[in-house]
Amino acid sequence: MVLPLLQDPPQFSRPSPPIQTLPYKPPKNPLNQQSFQENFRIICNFLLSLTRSGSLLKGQALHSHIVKSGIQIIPLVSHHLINLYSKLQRPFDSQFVFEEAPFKSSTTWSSMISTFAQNDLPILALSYFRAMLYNGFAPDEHILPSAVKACAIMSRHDVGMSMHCLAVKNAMNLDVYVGSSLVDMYAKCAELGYARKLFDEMPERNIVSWSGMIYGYAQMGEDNEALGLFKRALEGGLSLNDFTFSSVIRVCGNSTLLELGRQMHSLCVKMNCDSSSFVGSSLISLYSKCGVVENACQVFNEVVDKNLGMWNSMLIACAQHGHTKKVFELFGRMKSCGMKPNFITILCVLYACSHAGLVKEGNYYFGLMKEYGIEPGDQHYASMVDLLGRAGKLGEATKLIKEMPIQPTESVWGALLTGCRLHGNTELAAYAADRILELGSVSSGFNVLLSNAYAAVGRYEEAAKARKMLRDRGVKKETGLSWVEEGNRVHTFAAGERQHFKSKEIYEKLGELENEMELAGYVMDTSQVLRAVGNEEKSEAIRYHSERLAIAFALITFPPERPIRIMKNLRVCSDCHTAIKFMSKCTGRLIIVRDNKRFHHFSGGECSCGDYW
DNA sequence: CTAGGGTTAG
Repeated sequence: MVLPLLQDPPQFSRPSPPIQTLPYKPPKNPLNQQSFQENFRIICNFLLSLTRSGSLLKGQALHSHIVKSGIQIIPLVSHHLINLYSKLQRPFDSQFVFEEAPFKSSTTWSSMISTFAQNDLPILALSYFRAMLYNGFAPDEHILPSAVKACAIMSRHDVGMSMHCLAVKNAMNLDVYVGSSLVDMYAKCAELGYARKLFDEMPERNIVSWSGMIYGYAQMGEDNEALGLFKRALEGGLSLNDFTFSSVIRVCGNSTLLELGRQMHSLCVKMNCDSSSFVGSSLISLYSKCGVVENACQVFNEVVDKNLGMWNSMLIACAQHGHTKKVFELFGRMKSCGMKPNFITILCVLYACSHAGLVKEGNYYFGLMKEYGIEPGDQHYASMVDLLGRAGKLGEATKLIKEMPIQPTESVWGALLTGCRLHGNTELAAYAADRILELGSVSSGFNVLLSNAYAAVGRYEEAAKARKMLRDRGVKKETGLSWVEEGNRVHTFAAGERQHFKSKEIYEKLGELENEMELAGYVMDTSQVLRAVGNEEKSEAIRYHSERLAIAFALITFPPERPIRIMKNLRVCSDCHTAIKFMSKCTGRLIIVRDNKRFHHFSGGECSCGDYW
């Protein structure tokens, strides 16, 4: 059978980096072929222990010792050497061992293919897989999962499917390892239908199969399916592990289900999964997204073995909640812990700078990327342009875009456009809009921005065109919604609605509160209401914005000391922002509002964003 | 003696 691989028949001429020569101490009893044959089990066990402890130097020493003794390596030993280098993330050293091995068993092939798959070299993994077939080795249930994994890395479900065929032909599709790897591959390639079909047909399923399926649903935003499967796995008495929890906690975070998330956290503790930094990262993100940054910090402090994901999620949490100083402090601590930032780390820091208007710091961290060998991507540029644009430095922002070594994307020009709108530079806004149009396709979020930009400079025809694009695509303006979790459910509100069973009390409470606020000095600002309506209507529209309804609901239902956490899908309008400040002052409550970009902590008449948002 | 899952941004 011919596999649709991405490369021609494998070439073994890829240069292997030489094994580092170490100070070679001849052993007291020189190793010869006979003693090697007799003692290979001891050697294997020794290699295994070196692999477990990650001792690169000792492993290399033994390797070069064997090489220098001129002994023919037997497959089992080469297999262990390949594994040693694989675990130490030196796949080309593994390849060297493989190529030098005079005898290759299917185990040797297997470890080589899995080495490439584990070290993110999917094309090499598949080339070797094919070479193995050419060399007359039948694929077995140990090798196939690695080959499938390589397909998953490349997001090639077509290639993966040919592996699936191979499994069926060779009667391996019922094997739980093969099945799980295929489920995972289909899930990663967004082919949930295939994944689920296979999953349902598997005669034997273990936690890996379940986790893969749950991960797939979580990835596609099918939260209910993911949670349902998790529940079934839990009820089925499977021993859930940190892999499962990291996916399912992510689901809670994405839907801001704080109470359910807390229950998941408890389960993690119960099942001893709470020390994993993968679970920790999802927990931090969950608590942060739900507005409980204190709990996020707690998780961060409790997990001892912090990986990069942990640091990044903590940085994001602090940035989202406006703890800018803490972001810089954490970044410094990362360095002293020997943790190397990646592109996400930098994005987090830039995000923090942008939300606090810290241009100098932003420039510093942007420059730092070079030092860490991180190539600035379009998102980094977009972030910088956003920072400069918001701070009113439109000239510098434009200069940065002009000097970009890569093609500026829609998000880069969009950031400039936002800055122009904030600072009333209509000319530059129209220029940026032209550049976005030049890129060809405009994503739906940008049409309104473009239309407004053209209208502002009097180019009405283009403004209308931009709006028409939106209509043609059938995109409706997103309805502003606010929601709040109470008891076992989420209460959602739209502006001016009266569907909620406590509507009467909510509107009464708002009226009452408004009087108190006015006494404290609140004056309604209707200038931001765009629709051409009378003043009376304007104040009606603003008075019952969804976040106000949600807050009023919380005020009449929550116990007095409980912080009020509101989620909103759109930006908070400036009048509501002012109003909520007064609300926090008049009621003495802590009110936390998450809009589509960030968090606002209102307390005692002040907001954590410092009115820069 | 060998094999299959994950986190973090927007």
